[in-house]
Amino acid sequence: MEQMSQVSPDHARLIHQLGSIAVLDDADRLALAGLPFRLKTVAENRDIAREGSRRTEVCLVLEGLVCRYKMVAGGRRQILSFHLSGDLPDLQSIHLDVMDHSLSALSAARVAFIPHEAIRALSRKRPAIGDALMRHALIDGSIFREWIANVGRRTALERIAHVMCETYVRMRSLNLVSEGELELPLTQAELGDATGLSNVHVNRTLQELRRLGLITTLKKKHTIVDWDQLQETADFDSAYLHLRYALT
Amino acid sequence: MEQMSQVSPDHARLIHQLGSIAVLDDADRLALAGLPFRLKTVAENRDIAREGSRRTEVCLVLEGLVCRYKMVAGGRRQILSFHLSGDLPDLQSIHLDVMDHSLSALSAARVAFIPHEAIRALSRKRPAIGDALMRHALIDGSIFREWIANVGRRTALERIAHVMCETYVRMRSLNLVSEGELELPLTQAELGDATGLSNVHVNRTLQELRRLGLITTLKKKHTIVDWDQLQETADFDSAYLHLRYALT
DNA sequence: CGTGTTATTGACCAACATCAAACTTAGTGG
DNA sequence: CCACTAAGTTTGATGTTGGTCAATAACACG
Repeated sequence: MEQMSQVSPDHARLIHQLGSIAVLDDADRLALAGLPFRLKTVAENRDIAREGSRRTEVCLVLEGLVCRYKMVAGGRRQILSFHLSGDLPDLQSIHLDVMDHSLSALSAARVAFIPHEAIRALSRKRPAIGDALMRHALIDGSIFREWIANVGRRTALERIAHVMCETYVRMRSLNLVSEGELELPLTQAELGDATGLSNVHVNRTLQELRRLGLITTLKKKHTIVDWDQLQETADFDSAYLHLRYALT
Repeated sequence: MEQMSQVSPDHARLIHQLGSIAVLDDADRLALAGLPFRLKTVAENRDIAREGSRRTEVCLVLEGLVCRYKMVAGGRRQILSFHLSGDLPDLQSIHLDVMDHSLSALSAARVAFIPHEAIRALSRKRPAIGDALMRHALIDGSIFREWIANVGRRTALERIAHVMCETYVRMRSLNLVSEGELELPLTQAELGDATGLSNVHVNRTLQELRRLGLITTLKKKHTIVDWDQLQETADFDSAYLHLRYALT
């Protein structure tokens, strides 16, 4: 398709993301490529949106790692989800007027803001895009369900292995990493906030994962040494990610 | 409105539920009243839908308490959500073809099955209903987020108090209970499955809630003695429920 | 009344948290 | 380029929450 060559790399990320979970035709892709983007770079550890605020735009992650989180009594933090290139981590704000969580950049990130109205109009004009966005939001929900089970009923070793499996599969499905690579620009404290563990215990659990020969670590870049065994240890089954093409 | 008098009580529950979270006009209500229902009664502890299955209908809860749950390695169970009269606990199945969790009746229940196609057609014909359903699904997601924080970062006392606060507010918003009443037809083991705790610890934590003068219990019927203090203890703020009319 | 489920209790244990210190790494400014 | 600093990681010691196991008590229901 000729016109596709004119699509900006930023728009291509959104198109690629939606393409990984729903069927789009060329006209859909072209329509997505016309969405208005307000670009912004966000420094590491900066909030993109705060709990309690009202949004008029949705955030599209272009580069970097973004998370949603909540604070609970006593200053403890819970990370609710990780978001990669192409994700729309506050898509729900189109229908839910007040943010029930915050959005933050875990690494330096580049994002685009898209007006709610532009998304609404596009969904009306091209139902396949409306469906794809709906599916994106529902998969989001499915991942939350898995996280409830993860923090509620799994051991520390399982929890951390599970987060690694999930993030790896999602990154692979978006072609963001090569095989066996898992770059998680997270401190161990942040990984603890995602898994409901203390930073100290995360440290010890990572050591255990290395000792078991499942991963190796160099800086914040992990390498998956034994993918089968890691999934086994994590009790991981990618079905809940509802990807169009399951990975091996 | 005259025609409303002809609405079946079962349809009225759905209308009431959606009305509690979105704005519907009389035409919307009338359209909802025409949805085809396949009624079914479900015995306590029976599954309504299983993880891995494919659905062609969505389930509408009419009476009783229904939950979603997942099993994790080692036979441990995690309850993901509770569903009350008017809820659509597998609405996502319209867009996600394989169930990523199971659906089960915690008490004897009455449910209706509505064909996906009927929902789709109605959403197309009446966008306000499509929006209301979308909002229902997104609030579902918001509640999951709160549960992640609940099991991830709260103490046993907070967790159980929180589940009580949430369920109480939701029941009140649907007019299912009178003030201060909280009927939870759950065994303590099931409450543990929802909060990530053991049955034994749930027992001790409930005793603690009583000792603190926050609740009293008679059979499975709890009475909230000190609502302010219970919310405080639970770190509860109902904003995440995104109700149209916040309760005091 | 008997039987199976649920609630309660006690004793003990394991996983994970907390605290504090040492060590490593990555920036930063001179 | 190096010294200084702040942030992150690692380790050890110790504490606490909540789990496990097992026995008993209370209920629910036919």
